[in-house]
Amino acid sequence: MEELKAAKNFIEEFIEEDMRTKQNRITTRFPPEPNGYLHIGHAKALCIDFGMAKKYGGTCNLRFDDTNPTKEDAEYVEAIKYDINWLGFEWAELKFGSDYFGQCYELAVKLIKKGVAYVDDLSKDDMREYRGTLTEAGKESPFRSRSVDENLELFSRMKAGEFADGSRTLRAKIDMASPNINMRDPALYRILHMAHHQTGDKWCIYPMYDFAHPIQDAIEGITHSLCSLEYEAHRPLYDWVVEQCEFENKPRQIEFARLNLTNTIMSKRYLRRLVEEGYVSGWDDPRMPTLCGMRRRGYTPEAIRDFLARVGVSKADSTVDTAMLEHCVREDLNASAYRMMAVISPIRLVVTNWEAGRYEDVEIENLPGGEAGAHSVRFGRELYIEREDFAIDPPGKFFRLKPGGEVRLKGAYIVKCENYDVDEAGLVTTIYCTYDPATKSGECERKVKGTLHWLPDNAVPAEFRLYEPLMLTATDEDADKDFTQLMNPDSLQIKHGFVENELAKAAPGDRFQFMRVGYFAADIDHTAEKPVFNRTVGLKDSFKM
RNA sequence: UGGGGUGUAGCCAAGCGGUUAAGGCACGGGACUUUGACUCCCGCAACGUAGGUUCAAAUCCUGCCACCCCAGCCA
Repeated sequence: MEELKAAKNFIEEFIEEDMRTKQNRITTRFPPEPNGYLHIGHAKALCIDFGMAKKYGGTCNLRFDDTNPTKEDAEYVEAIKYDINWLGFEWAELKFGSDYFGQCYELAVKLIKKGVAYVDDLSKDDMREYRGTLTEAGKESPFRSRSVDENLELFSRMKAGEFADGSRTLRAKIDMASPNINMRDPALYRILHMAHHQTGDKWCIYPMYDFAHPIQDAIEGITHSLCSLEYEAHRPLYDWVVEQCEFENKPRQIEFARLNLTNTIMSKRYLRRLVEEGYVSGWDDPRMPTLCGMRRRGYTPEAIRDFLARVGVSKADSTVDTAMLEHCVREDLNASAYRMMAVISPIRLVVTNWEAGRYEDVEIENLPGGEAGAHSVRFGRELYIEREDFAIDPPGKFFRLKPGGEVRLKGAYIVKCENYDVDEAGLVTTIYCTYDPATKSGECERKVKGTLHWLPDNAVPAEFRLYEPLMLTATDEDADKDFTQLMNPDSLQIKHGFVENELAKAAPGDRFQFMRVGYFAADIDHTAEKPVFNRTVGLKDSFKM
């Protein structure tokens, strides 16, 4: 299912070329920053990083890119590891960017000695001033021509903690007139008197991503450093660092387009706001596009991987229709989720010619075809059916129950609607039917157009949580103006209905197809007295009123 | 207006000088059905634009247009 892509993507072409002409091996890495939970966008990178390594007989490392202690926390480390494994990937080595702080420092010293790095005393604002603009060249810092010895001494004192945060930086000496702004003497190290979640108080200077990343890659023996498009303009700098540090191993950075999904907020910044401002219950709220949220909602790793394989890899900015994701989920769940009956919005149905107190167990197949066995449901005089499966005055091709109409109750008998009660508000309260004893399921030739799901009167009360997209499509500017404006008020609907008795003991995470209703997952965190089911995705419904 | 990227149907995405321009999602029609599901058939629409090179261009060249990324001591 995942191998249906025959065509090679552009990354595979590069890799194959390199394996032919450079080194006959591949090692990749997945480098999340531990500042949040992994989401479906990360899953794309995961599939590419781990997938490429596997396809070409290499390995992939997991490396936490933790060079900025102001934004990171160890809290996320375990969650990220868990999600990667859940998705089905295993790393060869587990590293932290901070493991390389010592080596980064030594290499910085090396660059200073080579005369291609210097300590700059310019303030942040001055540096911005000196950098120039997109159309005008920058100008050189007055500190750019310091002697090697002076740079060495200052850098050593930076490390020793003699200077205040922001008072100095170590910069690469490249070209202040470069048309590529990233090459205008980028900062390599900044001073930050702050404890790091991995290294504690050992360091008060931290390397920048642009300096640390290529070093980490090169040391780890990474051959292909796959990342998203926004790093394209950083590649010359990446190569510069590898070159200046004189690494034997020269990893190749290849960029690809990140994943966007319709009606889905993928920006970590906004996801964080949703959590911190209480719009959702947490990172694992089933409405979140995080892997933990999707897991709780009932998405399977197989479906996610299949989806990502279908989306493919390219450099074109794109927004994939969530319908494609949902299709993959349905396809996967259709083959594995047991068919059970649930009534989300119940209405009472009385079989008037069935004696009170008489019951009959009827069989329902677990999966179509019957090879997965069956389970039984108790049929009797009083039942529940779905409220929307009955219409007093139905539209044209309504196959469900209507006054005088006939319908089969799944696995049981054909019933005919004889009458119904309505309350003062006009709401139907009870439907009265008669059943045809000659129409027992499996022993009857007669066909009717509609088949309804139903439940006995002793069914188990359950809570159903129906999810709609959390965010409406909007621009970042809109979101900055008024975050609440983007919220979908109907993103969560809670319904109280019933499920088959067997589901009283549904294990958290179990997935089912509630016939004619949709795919649901027993809630992972449910502690309620009655079971809670999250709707993973609805069934396709070709009936339109 | 500097640099780096990207433009193939409603949405993804193959294609690499000669193809009727793959495939998937979505959509429409039909068959089947004890889930209006699934499955199975059938249909569906595209090379940003203007020139040029060539017997032949989505593929090569040039101009133009549109969109994305870069002016953090973030990643």
